[in-house]
Amino acid sequence: MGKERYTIRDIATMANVSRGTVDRVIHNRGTVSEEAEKKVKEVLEKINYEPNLIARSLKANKDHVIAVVIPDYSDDYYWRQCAYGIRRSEKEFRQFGVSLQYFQYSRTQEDYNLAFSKAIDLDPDAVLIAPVYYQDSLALFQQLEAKHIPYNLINTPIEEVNYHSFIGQDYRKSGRVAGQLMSAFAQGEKKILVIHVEQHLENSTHLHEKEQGFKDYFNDRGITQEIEVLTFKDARELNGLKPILPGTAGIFMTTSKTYLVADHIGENKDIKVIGYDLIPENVKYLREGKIDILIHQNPIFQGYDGISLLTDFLIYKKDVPKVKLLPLDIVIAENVDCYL
Amino acid sequence: MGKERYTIRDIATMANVSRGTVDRVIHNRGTVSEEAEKKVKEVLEKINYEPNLIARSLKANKDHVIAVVIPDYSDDYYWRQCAYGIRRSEKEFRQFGVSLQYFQYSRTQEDYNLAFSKAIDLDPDAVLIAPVYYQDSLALFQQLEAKHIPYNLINTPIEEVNYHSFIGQDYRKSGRVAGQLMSAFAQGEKKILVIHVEQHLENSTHLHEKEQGFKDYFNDRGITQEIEVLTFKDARELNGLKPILPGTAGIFMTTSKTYLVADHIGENKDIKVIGYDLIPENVKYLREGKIDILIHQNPIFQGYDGISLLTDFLIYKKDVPKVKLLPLDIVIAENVDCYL
DNA sequence: AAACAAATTGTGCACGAGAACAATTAACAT
DNA sequence: ATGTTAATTGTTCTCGTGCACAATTTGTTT
Repeated sequence: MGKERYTIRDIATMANVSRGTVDRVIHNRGTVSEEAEKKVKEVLEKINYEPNLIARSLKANKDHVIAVVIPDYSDDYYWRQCAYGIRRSEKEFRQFGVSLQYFQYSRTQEDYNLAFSKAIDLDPDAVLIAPVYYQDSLALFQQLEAKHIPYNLINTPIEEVNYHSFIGQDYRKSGRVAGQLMSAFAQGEKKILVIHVEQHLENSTHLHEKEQGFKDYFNDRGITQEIEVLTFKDARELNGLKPILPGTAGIFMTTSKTYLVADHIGENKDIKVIGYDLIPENVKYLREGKIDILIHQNPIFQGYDGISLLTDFLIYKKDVPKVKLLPLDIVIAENVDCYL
Repeated sequence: MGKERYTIRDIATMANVSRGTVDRVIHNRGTVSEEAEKKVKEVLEKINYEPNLIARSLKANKDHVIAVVIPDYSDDYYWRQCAYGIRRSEKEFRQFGVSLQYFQYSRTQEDYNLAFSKAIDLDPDAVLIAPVYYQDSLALFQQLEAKHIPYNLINTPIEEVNYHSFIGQDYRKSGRVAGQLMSAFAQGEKKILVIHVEQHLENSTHLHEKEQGFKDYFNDRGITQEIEVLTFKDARELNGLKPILPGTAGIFMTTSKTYLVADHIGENKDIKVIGYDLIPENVKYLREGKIDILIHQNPIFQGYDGISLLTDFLIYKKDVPKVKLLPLDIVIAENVDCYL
């Protein structure tokens, strides 16, 4: 097995042609006689040539601009973590000439479209975007494709568009994970609550996915435990929870607001609480035993991978996976340190 | 904020000196007049120069040889997985001129010392080693240090030597994780078994660590559930398990041989089984519900990180963490796919 | 001031890929 | 045979760093 590393020059010598010809064969550009092409290809076949990516990227020596289109994260832990991962990879790849331009949007659709449009106007080398309202922004994705700008999606996959990579979670699966944990933890006759806390539930497909996955697990196993689904718009509404609690074995919170529920349960540790995300409040309660399990979606990795899959492609032309699903980590008090 | 990327040439122009002088100041080699040094340093300060790592590594263009000293993995799943991670990073970094030389040792101390010595004789650029019998091989580590060869430890940390990075798990912590899971799953009056399956228990500190962590959790929480520790040398001896099973709420297996216990329990799903490692037999039983939880130590990452932390240092002179603890992933049937 | 050593500074090349450009050969018409 | 174009092949330069070596300036001695 060819352990050595061959250069274009080596190949030229072996095939008895010039470096230029080898280059032309490899990239099949320009004109090469059949004879020369055959000789070069034979050599290439034999030695299993792998180009020196370092030399290649030095020569290319392009500064790559990546536009990042994500929600405003000033009051959102999840996206702040994600942004942290993005910044970390920015720092890592800056030395390779990669720079980022951020376009943040707040909760309205106009704002989202505006941020997206601005990003496209910048004519970046690539785009990392957390899409929402995607039905209405398909035209914008088409603009990207017309310009041949590769783009990665994070958080929400859109099968209708031709993205470069998707990095995110399988929400339904995460609901199933919660389901299995809950059914093992909170067996018995008592009921189980599924609680959504979200202003605009209609825009939150992923919460429904989680709920569905959770129920799926119970159905698949033929477990007939009663599951009650509640929806609250904000923290205050949760006061209405108290009368419902008696007779409850466990609560599955579909958002990172898990700590709110723990607040309302108080000292009743018989009710098992399973929720999402390692935000400081949740971690505190996890350590105190008020929350039993958190499912960790690793937003940092999401941001980090979102950028690094793009740069690997931009800089080194590496092949990268089309879909990268982040693991659904199960976090309890004793292993929470591993994930912080 | 200096967004642009400056080159040595740029700096030379700005400081009104030659490229050579800038180079000498940056690497403080050679002789530079105070005046020139001051000018260059001022410019450096102002622009926050970051060298182009790609150009640097192209110039260096050294082939880095890393010696890998690990146990023979022909009949060991854990080390085979680890080797897989090593090979994966080998593949990734081959294009950067990194090649590996393997030195495998079987179970005797002589063999270990021999493999280690051969690795040193090779005069590699770095070493990745899974140390055992380390008290007796301190001299060999000193040889490495005398030759200024950086080395990474995997699996077993040795505080007495000056390693470059350690990549591994916190065994005691993993025992605590198992403890918390068990105490939540298998509450009640019944006893809990801790089972070691290992030929040479005396050499397996990490198994004791796991056991200790497990017990620690119960002690810390003031849980007085009976914990019985059993040790078996091999699969056959496990036949002796049957009479002990009645009255057992859960079993904590400290090794990857978890599937053996599941075999002996049969259809009794009341006994919760917690064990280690995603070996095929275990995964199969996890899916079937015969094993409840597996703690995943991610040997692939261990191998991968072991190499990639070294290469990041060798190729790019990056700063890398001294200790990298792998997460203690909790794996159940529903999320096992994430980790395969 | 000339001669010489020491200190300092400037220049050229290599690393490997890639692309522009120059040089050579082949093919054909006049 | 000569000119002309097209087809093919060879050469050179660039990217930024790092190091070797050449060139220059400075300081010291006779």
